[in-house]
Amino acid sequence: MPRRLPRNDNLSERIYLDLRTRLQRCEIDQDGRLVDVEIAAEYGTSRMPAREALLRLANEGYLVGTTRGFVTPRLSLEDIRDIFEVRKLLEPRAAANAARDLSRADQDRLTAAIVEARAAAASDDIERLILSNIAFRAAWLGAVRNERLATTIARFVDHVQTVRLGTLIDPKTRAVVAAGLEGLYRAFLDRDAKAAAAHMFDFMEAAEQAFFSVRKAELERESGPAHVGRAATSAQGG
Amino acid sequence: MPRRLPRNDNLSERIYLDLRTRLQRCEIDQDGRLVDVEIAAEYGTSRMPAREALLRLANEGYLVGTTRGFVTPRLSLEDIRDIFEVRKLLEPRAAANAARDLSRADQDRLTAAIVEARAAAASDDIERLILSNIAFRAAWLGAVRNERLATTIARFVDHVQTVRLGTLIDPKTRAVVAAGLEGLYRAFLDRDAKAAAAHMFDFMEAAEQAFFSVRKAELERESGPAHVGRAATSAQGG
DNA sequence: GTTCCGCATACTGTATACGGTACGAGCCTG
DNA sequence: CAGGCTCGTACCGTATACAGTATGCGGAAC
Repeated sequence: MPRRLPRNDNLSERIYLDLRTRLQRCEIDQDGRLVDVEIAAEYGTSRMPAREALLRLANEGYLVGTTRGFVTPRLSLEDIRDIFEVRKLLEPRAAANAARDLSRADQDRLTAAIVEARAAAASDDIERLILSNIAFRAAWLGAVRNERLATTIARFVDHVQTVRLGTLIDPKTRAVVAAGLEGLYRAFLDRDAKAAAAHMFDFMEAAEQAFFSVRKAELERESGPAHVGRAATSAQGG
Repeated sequence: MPRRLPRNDNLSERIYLDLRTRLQRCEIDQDGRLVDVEIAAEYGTSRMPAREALLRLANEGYLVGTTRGFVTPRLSLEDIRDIFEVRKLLEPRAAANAARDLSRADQDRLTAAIVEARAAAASDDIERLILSNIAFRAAWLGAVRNERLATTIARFVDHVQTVRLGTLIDPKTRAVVAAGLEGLYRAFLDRDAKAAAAHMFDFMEAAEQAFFSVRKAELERESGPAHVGRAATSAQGG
């Protein structure tokens, strides 16, 4: 019986997937507007598929709709805090499950990703580091048998992806990420669920701090020349 | 600054909200098909708003699209296990936060809901019990300041809502629910975050058992007279 | 009686057209 | 020269039309 996937090959879906990938890789201009008619022209379709893709992305939090086109959301510090609160609840468990259920193919993908990440780190290639990071996450998330858990995580990760570029500019952060990845990788190889969860939680904490600092600096730079609201929370310890 | 909510009063949104409410309350025929042209006629619009609402509901897991209209998803036992795995991770923390941040207005809503639930339990009015249950959950979820956490939870709860009707038929389950609600209510009133989390986790465990049993019985009844074969396929990935 | 083909049907997906609304630019007025 | 009004433009939301495809049924062939 040929598995029926009726909504897998339509234009909306293809545009959605492509735009989402580009958003994940920060290939969409942060300040630019996304307008359905332009997207439609870009993909050679009518407005409707483009519109549906944009609405779906907005519904999933990848974009926000304004009266004048769609834009990438600007995360407030509270947004980051909220997202990481959820991530810290979900990802350690997911990592534990992945460590438990890791298949041979999953492990190979994980290895490929970490090899790539090491090479990227060695050559200070930030873009490559980002891509290998995405690949690593995709690999272990692919081993999570609970699909709802996996997709929920993936979405929340994507939502902070916009600031990821900024975090990896800092060499210190890169070192932390590299160490975190190695620790996770070892736990996965050992099929050590507990260690995977622990490493993941620590990784989350570190990532939250890094994201928070970067975003805070961005916000201050934005409102920099003008009045600077001196925030009471000085979380830039490390 | 007046927050821009440009997509709040359009037809798609209204149809979406109304259909979602009806789905939450199990007012949609479980076996019936939802077709855009029919929905459109029902709301007096063209196909497009209805279509957008249906696609959005499908994207969020409330419906699954087939080649012949949309239907409510049939949850497999694995689906229930997966959903509750996530819920058990999220809801205890959310309940703790709610207990910590509960405002006076939230508390009043909570009280109103539990009064209603008690009355419903006393009169064995299952439908009313369901509605008051929804109200209770809406009340404490409304006190969760982390909106992403709250909406994520709400969605997962809704996804198992379809089996909720079945669980409350059993008087024993009703007693468990009533006890759970009272325990939570007290924890909330006391602003006791730890107790709220603990009660919520226990409640989740009990609910999972109840849902699992009911769904299992349903599945066995379904495949009883007919040929055994078909494994229940569940929501599409998205 | 069973199987297979072809047609009618129903639903989805896409295109196009039209009306409404918000934002910005230019004009007019103070 | 500053501030408000008006008009143009850009974009959104909705309606309608058309095309593609899956499903189910009836009839023909074996």
